Amino acid sequence: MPPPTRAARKSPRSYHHGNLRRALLDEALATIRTEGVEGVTLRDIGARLGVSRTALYRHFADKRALLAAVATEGFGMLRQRLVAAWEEGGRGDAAFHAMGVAYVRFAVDNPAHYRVIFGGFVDPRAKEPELAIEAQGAFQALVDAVAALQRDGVFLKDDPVHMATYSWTLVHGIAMLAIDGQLPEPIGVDELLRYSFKRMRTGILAEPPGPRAKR
Amino acid sequence: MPPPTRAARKSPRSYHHGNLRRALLDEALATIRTEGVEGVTLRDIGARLGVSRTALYRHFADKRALLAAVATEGFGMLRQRLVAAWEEGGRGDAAFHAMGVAYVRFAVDNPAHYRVIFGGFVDPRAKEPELAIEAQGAFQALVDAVAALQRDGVFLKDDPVHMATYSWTLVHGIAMLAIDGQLPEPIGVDELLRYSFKRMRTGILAEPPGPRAKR
DNA sequence: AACCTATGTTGACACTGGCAACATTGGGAG
DNA sequence: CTCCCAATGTTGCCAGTGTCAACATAGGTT
Repeated sequence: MPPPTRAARKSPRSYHHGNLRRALLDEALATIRTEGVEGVTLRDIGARLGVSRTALYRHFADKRALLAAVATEGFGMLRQRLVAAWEEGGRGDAAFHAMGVAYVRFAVDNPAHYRVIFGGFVDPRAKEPELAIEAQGAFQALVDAVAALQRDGVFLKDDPVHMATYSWTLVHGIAMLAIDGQLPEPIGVDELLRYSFKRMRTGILAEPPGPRAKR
Repeated sequence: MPPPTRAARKSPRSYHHGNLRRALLDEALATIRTEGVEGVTLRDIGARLGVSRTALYRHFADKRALLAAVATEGFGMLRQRLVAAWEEGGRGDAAFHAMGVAYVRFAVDNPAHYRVIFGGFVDPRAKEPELAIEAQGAFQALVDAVAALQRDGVFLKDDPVHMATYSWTLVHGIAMLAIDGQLPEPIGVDELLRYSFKRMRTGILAEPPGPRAKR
């Protein structure tokens, strides 16, 4: 029995691989991490696994489907980290901030992977149901946190989906601009995150509206 | 003299084109609009202009440089629309909202072009000085608006660059998720924009902080 | 033991970006 | 006015890519 670690590479004598789909996903992700998306080549990935260039087609419809699967796994990792940050952070106000930090950190630590997820390589509206499900799961983690904070009277009792979407777009924007290197020179990611959360909480207006009305 | 419109396509008898660089940019952008970035092919673009496949290399170092130039022009258009929204909107609170709407509308109306700008096809930190300049220009439009509103006592007197960056990330996030089709089902872009601006102004906390203190 | 389906391989094709060598200009120096 | 040269456009060619069709092999089921 081969050791459980390093089980990805095919043992030289066996014709069948055993778990090629898994190995392909891992190898694709590794390549994405080191070379970027455009470095992903079906031939290279096959070669690295000791397998022919078209073996992949027994497990994925085409290259796009492989990338879609990588993106799907990315959403899973993201959800995992968000939930961990929320729970380990104590499910309170600070934990919400921790979720934001965890989100941006995931993107900044895995820029190419993040780009596969959100770079338009795959369309959740298209026939990729698993991707849509995983995306929904990650988003739900955020909605749950917002709803909890609303219940506890920390956040105002808005529609939680709207509020979660609002904060999602914020961290997503920060992550994207950071990855692209489009943030204004002197501002770092951590600093921007701190500032943004402060402003998100209390707003940007000079005069807070008087007795809190409907609007 | 050929009519000024439709002057892009080369007149069949002339060996030299006259303004091939301009025509290449226009044709590339048109292709990006209709087919997406991955539909951009040097051969096709050349053919459509009645020019050979490698003529482009006299005007751009390679394909990436062409896309970078397209991105640079995109930043220019963006700045133009932001400034227009700000000025036509009356340079006040409402005009700031109009800028946000204009920003997202540009992205949603030209998703592929927007993706060329922000999809990591080009790195402003790399040796693309014109791109960095145009990007800076578009961002400056936002900073100016924020600074003006701070001067007028509408926004609190923070560092304008931080505040501008904050709002930039917000609209950028909305635009990106909208383009990707990642917004939660029932929420439309316009609705999300309205909601987000409301929250950005007054914050998401249930209890506004008492007498406005340092923090 | 026979076989059938899932899995992996080989050969071929059209298409891509890019280089090197060549062709054709038009405008400026004499 | 002439000559020539730098700028611009072209052709031939190459390695590399994703994908399909036809073939090969193996492992489990009957």
